[in-house]
Amino acid sequence: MSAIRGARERARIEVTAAIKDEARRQLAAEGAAKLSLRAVARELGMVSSALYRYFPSRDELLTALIVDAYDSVGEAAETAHRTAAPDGSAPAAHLARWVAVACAVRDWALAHPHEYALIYGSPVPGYTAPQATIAPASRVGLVLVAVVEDAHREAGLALPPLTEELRPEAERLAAELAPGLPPAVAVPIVAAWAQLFGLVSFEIFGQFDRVVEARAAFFRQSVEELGRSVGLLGTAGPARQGGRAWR
Amino acid sequence: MSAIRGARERARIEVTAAIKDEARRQLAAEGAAKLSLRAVARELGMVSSALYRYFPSRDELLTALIVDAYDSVGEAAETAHRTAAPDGSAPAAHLARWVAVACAVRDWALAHPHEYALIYGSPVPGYTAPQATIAPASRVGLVLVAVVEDAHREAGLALPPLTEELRPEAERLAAELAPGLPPAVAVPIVAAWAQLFGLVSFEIFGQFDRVVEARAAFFRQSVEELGRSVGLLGTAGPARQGGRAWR
DNA sequence: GTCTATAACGAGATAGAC
DNA sequence: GTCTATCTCGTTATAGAC
Repeated sequence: MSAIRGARERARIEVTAAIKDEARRQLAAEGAAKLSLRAVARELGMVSSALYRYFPSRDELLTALIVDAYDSVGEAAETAHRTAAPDGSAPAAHLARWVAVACAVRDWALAHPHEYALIYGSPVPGYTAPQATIAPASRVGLVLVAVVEDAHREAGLALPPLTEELRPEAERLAAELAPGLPPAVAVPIVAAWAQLFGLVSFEIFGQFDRVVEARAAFFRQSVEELGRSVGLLGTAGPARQGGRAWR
Repeated sequence: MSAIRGARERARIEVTAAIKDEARRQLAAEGAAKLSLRAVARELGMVSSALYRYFPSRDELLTALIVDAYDSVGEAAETAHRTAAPDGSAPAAHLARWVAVACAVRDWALAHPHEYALIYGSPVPGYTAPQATIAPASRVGLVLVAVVEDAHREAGLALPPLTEELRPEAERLAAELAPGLPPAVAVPIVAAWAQLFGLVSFEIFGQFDRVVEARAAFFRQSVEELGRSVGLLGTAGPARQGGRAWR
């Protein structure tokens, strides 16, 4: 009996995966707005009503794809964080980890442009993201925070100035997402998070066509500077004339 | 006779504008992927084939909307550039202009979120932008370059270091889009351009929901820092402890 | 010449009866 | 699950009004 249920569950998992794979293929071809349960079913040789046993609505299928995409890029970032500069606590090691995480995000985006567009592009009309997407959506940001936290603990940070105007926001942000960090870096971290995806989006969405050519080097250099903007110290790249001083 | 032609042309302009207005309404409701010539015609009380007198295809209508959007945000940026700190040549005036241009872009995006998504969000599936969109698409970037050029001439720049790896790219970029500027700032300017839209996109596309609350102040502070990353000097905001030194 | 209306095509989605 | 009748879509050809 339990073997039967095991087989059933295995089949269910397989079919669910096949549905999501086909949906991802349609995402690439037609875009999220035109994702259609019927077309997915047709392509799989199923009948549309059968899909509703796996996903109760088109929006639920969309949500599953979105959560998968966030988890996928989040895992890429986490792996890069774990792998890069495995046992260095010098300032340069932390900056190298920051750059490695950013490059992992970019590499994932280049490898999965349509899933990237699904989560970081225009919202899908008529779809509102449920609570279930919030946690996966914050994974990359949490990795960035972790890099800065480690650096703060092991190598120190160059604290950016904090204006009085933003102090309440900075203290709230720091308390919520990085209790171990000084409030002064909270705003720059969130800004760097958005700016990192600005760089990736412009490349993925074609704004760099006919503008930037040496894209990998351009990205690497830009995110290294971004790392310095959150207070990371050190020189990860080749031959810099010096660090940046804020105070 | 010329009066007749004048009347005809006026009518043509009016109908063209009505078509684009209705198309923009549908953009907001259904998204660019589902923009339908027939629905536009129906809503206007016309027959679909009549639209082809004004736009030879659905893609041409999309192109017109895209060009309009780029021109609209570009004009907002240019106006802010012309208006902000009208006769100051001190470092702070240039930084103030930079911030004003960025805020104008953000304000435009908040006022026209769907047009923003059309040009800076996910590409429309099956649509490839023609050459005609290139010039309007670069207007905002050219304003940012102009701000830095003025600052370079009138107040000087804090030149960021230029790695050997990126020197060819920087020299090519500088030659193409800012012949008056030192190559060292070319890469940071392009990066700041992308990062500026990263900040705006995250706000418009909802990534800041439940994260950033004081959004105007957050944006202002972040783009001021972005201005410093391209070498602008001075302190535009209130009470900063000091400038940033690169060398 | 400029415009609109009618009709049609092939492709695809959709709803409902069976 | 299947089939069918009825929608929508972009696009074109054609005919007629101004």
